[in-house]
Amino acid sequence: MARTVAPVYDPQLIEPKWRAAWKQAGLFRVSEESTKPKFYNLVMFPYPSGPLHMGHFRNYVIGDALARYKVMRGFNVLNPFGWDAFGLPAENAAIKSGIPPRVSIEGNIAISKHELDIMGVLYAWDREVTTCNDDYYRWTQWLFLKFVEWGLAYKHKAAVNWCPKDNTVLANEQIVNGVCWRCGTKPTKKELEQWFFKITAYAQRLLDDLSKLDRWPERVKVMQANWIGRSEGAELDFAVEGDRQLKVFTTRPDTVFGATFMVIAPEHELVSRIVTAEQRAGVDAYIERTKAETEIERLSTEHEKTGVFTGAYALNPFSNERVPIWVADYVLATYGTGAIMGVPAHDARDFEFATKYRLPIRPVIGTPGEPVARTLTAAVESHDGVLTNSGPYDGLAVNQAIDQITAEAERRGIGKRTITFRLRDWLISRQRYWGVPIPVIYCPDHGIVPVPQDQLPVRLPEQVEFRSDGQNPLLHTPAFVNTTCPQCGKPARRETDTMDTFVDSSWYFLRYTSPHYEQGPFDKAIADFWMPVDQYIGGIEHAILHLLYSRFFMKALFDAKMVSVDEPFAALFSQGMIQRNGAVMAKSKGNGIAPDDMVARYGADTARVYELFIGPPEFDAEWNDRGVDGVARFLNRVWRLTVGEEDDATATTGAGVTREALTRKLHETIEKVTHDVDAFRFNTAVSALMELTNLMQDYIQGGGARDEAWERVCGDLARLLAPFAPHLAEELWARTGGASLCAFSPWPEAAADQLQRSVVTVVVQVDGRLRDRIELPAGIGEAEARARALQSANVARALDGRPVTRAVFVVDRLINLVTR
RNA sequence: GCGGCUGUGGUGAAAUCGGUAAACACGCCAGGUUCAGGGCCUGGUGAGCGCAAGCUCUUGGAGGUUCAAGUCCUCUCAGCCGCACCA
Repeated sequence: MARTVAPVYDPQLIEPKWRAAWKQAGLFRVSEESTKPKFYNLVMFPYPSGPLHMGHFRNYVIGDALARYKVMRGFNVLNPFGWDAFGLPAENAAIKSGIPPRVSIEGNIAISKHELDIMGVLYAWDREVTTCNDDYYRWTQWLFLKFVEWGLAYKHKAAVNWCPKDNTVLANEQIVNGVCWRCGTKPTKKELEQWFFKITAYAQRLLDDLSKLDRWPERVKVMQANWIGRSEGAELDFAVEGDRQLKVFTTRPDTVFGATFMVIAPEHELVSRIVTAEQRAGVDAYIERTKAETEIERLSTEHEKTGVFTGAYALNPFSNERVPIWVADYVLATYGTGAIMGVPAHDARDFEFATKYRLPIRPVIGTPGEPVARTLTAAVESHDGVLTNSGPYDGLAVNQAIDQITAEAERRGIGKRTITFRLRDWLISRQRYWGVPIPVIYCPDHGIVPVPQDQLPVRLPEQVEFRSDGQNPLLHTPAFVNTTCPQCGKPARRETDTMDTFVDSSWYFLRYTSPHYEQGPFDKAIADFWMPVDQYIGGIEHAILHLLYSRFFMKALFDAKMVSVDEPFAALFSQGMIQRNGAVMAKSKGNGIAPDDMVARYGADTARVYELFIGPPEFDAEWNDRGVDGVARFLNRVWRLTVGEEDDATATTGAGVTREALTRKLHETIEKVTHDVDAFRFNTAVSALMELTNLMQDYIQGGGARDEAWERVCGDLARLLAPFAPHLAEELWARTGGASLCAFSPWPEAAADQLQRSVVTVVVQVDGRLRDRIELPAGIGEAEARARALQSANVARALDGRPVTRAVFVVDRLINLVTR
């Protein structure tokens, strides 16, 4: 037999040639003209901060395997890639090293592309999107101006989170565990005028539509729901001396008769107006102290409640009781109305506060027939029970009382039913250089003036001086700052803040559909063709930030009729992280494994298959160098059995695998692998292929012939391997005479008639305990199975002469003889 | 505290509909190899008892439902992750 390939498996020899073949054939070149069903496959695009390691590659290998599989299943697969290239790391590197951000970004992109390439991970590179290029960010600016037009972007002075290290403000979502998500510094509060996106306008829809996302992980949906944080309740007005009103929000209006004090946030505008002369000094000191505390103490785990009396009193509109008003920082200015009624008997926080400051604790919910406890040891927050000490409402159940008291408040005009969300508007201004310039101009006469669309993009100057004080270089670039008002032509000043990079990534998946379109951010018809993304794959760390922002963008664009679906991602898969030596693989931890090293030592296919075999893809997994060896052995075995030199040492071991058994195993494997890939269970798909290969080896060693049946098995094995070990699959496919490229071949199908067995192993139980296994013709009836089971010596011994009272029979599986 | 997830051999893990627990792989043990090797091949490998046939136990723990439970129900323990003074 003429050999055109190396006798031993040498990935270095075969892999480059197949990569070239796929590129030439245009594996993921797609068009909107195809009659095949579309499949938009998307992996989260990376920030090009440096070389990739095998931890990153889990995401790309899963995405690549799925894309290749879908091509073979006959889909028109859009499989694009790009770079989330604006952001702080490149800017910080520039400050340190003087290398301009664009230079370092482009260098990192080149490295990453090389790494993806040698791993056999392919994309529709003709649709590559880079967020820091002006043909992309001009449309980010265009969308910003649309948001202004739609009333979804506004400038507002507010106390915002400021990261002193990164010298910029942060969105609420970017405070993780109380610190800056990027650098770990505790943020401070600053009063600044900033740009916001009005994501709160979509709070209810963002929450409601989570129920439409039936192919998203439950945990991500729960995290988003918690973040949106919807609470139903009531606003109640308490009268304050001097004709003022104190509005509170409560989810428990039924406990209004138990309100023994009021608490307002230190930042509440009413504080300075109601505080009495004798209390003013103490209140001012407290407010000063809490401001300092936000930086230092508020984040400590043991955060004891503190507060101070204002000297003022409020009137409970239901009980007409006069209750003291306190200031305390456990009430947040940014949630609800920034004030609460203190009901210590039925709220744990109020209980703690009341206990500390010796305020009265009065239970107003009790159990019928039981006396109300005189002293409570903890707040009773349950909704079980009926009202007591509550005047005309005594005896009502909690939920009834909530309805009736709220209705009464509405009737009297002193309150209303209301819904409050935890979600805050998205602060998008950043006082940093390497980002999309916010396209507005400040004119002394006309105020905030949007840059006209035909003047976009507002280009980010790339010849700037980086400053050691961390200040935005744009502030010191007169050519950028100084401009003229688009309305009156007089000298004006440009906005020097740039946008949060999460704005860039909130619409990139739309740009991929028509990346070179010049009349808008994307061509609606083409976006309608591809959207929504059919499968999105990425890390769990984006559960809230990126995924919530993108959903918001999509809904805003939907309302503007720019897109036809209002959810961007139909299915989401969050893969687990790869750990090594007990820590998540990361450049900073020094435990990363470079793809170049893996490819040089084992070849790309081994690296890919190991990433898939390492464990269930949704869980974290520990990298095991020995495990890689095991996968390498597997691929070597495939090679030796199918492509390599025929093993002349066909030592017959009497394994005795028949041609029928081999064929049946093939069809079982086709069924299993297909099912597993559809269910994202790549680890068991790989193990099924190992089983098939092990059986093929037994077949050959048992003297099995390399006939047409064998060839059929080899050809199908090549196609089953193609999504995982694509290079080896192509070699095997070529060797078995396959037409075209394996990557374009149709996925094999299991034939039902080939799956049938003529003889099956049936388990025999006596009283539910396994006693024997017997070989029976498939499809045999209960009576005959029972007769055969009774012939077993083991069964007879287990029965020990007792009569069988009944039998449970599962065809082709088991028969259970019951004596009780 | 609230919410979500996970507990199965020495290790990573399988078990798709309540029907053979531990597939596949790592590791380990033994043997073989025209074996330099961390290569390749064969066999063994949950625990206990037993010469063996076989028996008993075993999916974090305790109960329960069932002919039959890793899988269903109740309670409980441990770990991981997210949110965390959100009224």
